[in-house]
Amino acid sequence: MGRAPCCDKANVKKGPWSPEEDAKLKSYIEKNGTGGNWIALPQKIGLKRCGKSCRLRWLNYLRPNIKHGGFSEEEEKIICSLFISIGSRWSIIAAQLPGRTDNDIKNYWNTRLKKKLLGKQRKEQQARRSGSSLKQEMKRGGGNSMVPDNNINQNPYWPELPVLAPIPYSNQEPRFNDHASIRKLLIKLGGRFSEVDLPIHQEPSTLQFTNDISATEQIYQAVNMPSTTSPIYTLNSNGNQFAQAQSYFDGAELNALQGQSSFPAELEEIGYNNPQGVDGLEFLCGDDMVDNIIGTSSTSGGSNVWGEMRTLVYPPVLLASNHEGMQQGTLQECAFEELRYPHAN
DNA sequence: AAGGACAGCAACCGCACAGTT
DNA sequence: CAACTGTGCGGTTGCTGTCCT
Repeated sequence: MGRAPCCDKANVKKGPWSPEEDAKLKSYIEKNGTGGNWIALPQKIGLKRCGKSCRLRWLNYLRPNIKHGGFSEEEEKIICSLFISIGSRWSIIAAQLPGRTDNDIKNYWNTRLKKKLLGKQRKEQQARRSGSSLKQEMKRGGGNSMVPDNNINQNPYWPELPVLAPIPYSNQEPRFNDHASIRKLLIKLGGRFSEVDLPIHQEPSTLQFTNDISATEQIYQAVNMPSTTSPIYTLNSNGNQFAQAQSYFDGAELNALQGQSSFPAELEEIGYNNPQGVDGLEFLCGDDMVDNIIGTSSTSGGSNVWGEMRTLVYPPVLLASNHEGMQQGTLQECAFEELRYPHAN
């Protein structure tokens, strides 16, 4: 049995809001607030709207200081890097961009950024299709991918994806015991990311990192910080976007995210389909990082840059402790490629 | 000029979760 | 502790404007 609808669907107006409705809603909320009950609000002010619709309208358009359109390059970078690190958590991404709403960012991503990135990837991919990348894929055909990801196999842009056998590994073995390698990789990653000054939402109780150590060191610390008490780690202006994204999650959420196996398909696509390069994304991670990951993914098979990047923002400690999750998940697997098969550059 | 295709965006839907009873 | 309710969120839809043929 489903839950009761939040409102009487027959008696609510749908579709675009009229200026009158906007005015009613706005003036009421400005005077009285929402009263903590969106469902009851439309009746109070005589609007034939669903409470959820009112809430959405207020949050996305009527509340003060909302910006629309005109995303700056800086904002694009933030969106992209946060998307890489946390996926489609639009509300969290929106929290990093004052005046932007999750809906706006989501729309912007879906209509522009995604296409922008994919478009570029596909062009390059087409140019390469007859080239060497496929040979390389075939050469490592018996490779070590743990990527039974249907998304990838369904991917129209990767028609000849070889069926790759899983790498055997012991479930008992602590696969993430090379802390120095992790550290190296994280530092490499952190150091490569642009250190944009993000609008920091400083919480009174947040843990402020110091300037005494490098940003990369802070990233490493942030990523390894035990998070059982749900602190919000906030970096200073030298902070890193990844670590900042990380700061939004407590341990439970991180674990949940680790279990999440469906990293955005389009990013899987970019990464997987373009084993030779993630051109156009250098702004996200720098050329060397790109090269490194490309090298890894193209030689060890099945790895993808997004999986690696994404996984890297989660505490290795947590990842390592979750062997079952690792076995199930493919992303974690990807993340370990670099460590298992260090790419000598 | 007309109409079809496409892109952008506002809004809706349904699910999950947290709080309350 | 279960049932109920409200809220928040992400995915999706559908309308509208613009571009292209």
